Amino acid sequence: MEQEQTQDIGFILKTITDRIRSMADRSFAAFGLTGTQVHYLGFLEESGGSTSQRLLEEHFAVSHPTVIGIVSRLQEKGFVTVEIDSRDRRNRIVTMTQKAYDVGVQLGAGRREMDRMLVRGFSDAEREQLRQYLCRILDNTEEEEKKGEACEKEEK
Amino acid sequence: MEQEQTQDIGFILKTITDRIRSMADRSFAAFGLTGTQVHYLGFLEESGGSTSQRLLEEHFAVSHPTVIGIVSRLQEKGFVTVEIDSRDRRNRIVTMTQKAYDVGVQLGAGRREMDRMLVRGFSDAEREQLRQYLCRILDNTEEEEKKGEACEKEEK
DNA sequence: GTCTAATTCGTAGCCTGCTACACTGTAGTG
DNA sequence: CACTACAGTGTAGCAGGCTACGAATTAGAC
Repeated sequence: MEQEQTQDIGFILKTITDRIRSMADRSFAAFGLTGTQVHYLGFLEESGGSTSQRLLEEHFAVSHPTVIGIVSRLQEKGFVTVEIDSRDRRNRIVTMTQKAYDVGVQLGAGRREMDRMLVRGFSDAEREQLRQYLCRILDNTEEEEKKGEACEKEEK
Repeated sequence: MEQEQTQDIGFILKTITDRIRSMADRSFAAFGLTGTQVHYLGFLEESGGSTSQRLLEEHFAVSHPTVIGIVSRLQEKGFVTVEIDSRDRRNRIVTMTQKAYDVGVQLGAGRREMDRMLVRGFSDAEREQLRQYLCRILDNTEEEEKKGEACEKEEK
């Protein structure tokens, strides 16, 4: 008998992540924002109110078309402005608007509450151990990624 | 100073899940399949070769339009057939084709290898504890989901 | 200075999630 | 039998992930 795929770590991770996203989306819908958009605003706030699309891409470990999509939706809704960096005209600088600062505190509280909910019932030690396990998995995937890149180079 | 959002459990989970998906997609691209599609074929195989869209929806905990999209792409590529259940004409029965069986073994091996890679370096006890932590998180999100539904009912 | 390479951003098009709405078929109630 | 309720599917349209390709700007090499 094969092991049940329901038991796979990857499957559980995906199920959890999906559920987090849908809960976050519902929770922030009152602000006209998705969970991802709130996350991006949070990073902007931590970065002193503005950053470049390039840094968003790096921080969230996503492709640049993904960043462009999210930023332009935030822009349409008036939470950020985008302008060309005069010192390096390749950069697009994304800046929080007053509207974003006005809701920032509530959004931050919502995000922290969500994260506390996830590990409800965990002791501090357990939460820390879980974090370490997850970081080890992250490292494993990074190693694998590097291997893949190495293979690509060999092909060339 | 606020806690770094990079440390949030939710953020790490999402980063891992994204990376798993992209690695799986690359790994199965040679078969003309995505990681998700391979997962669906795996469930079909475990179900004896055929099941209903309804059960796919339940097993993968996704919405029915999502299932429809994935199944129709599998159908276009010739890995499954879809037909109406004559006993209950509401049901659409999804069935693996010979083409799917032919690659099934390799796909299964690929999926298991991927899951082993994730927990590389984990002892059996650690892997089991991680699974339990993840299940507890899953339970926490389920509870929260129920709360949300309860609120909706109150509003009615 | 010019030509090439690297960086950053944009667009097109795909896959996988979702909600909302509509349709069909079955079941249950009168 | 008719009428309502429910279950399963389908369609439309959006969000967020990706690759591939292209355009613009800067940096570096000659």
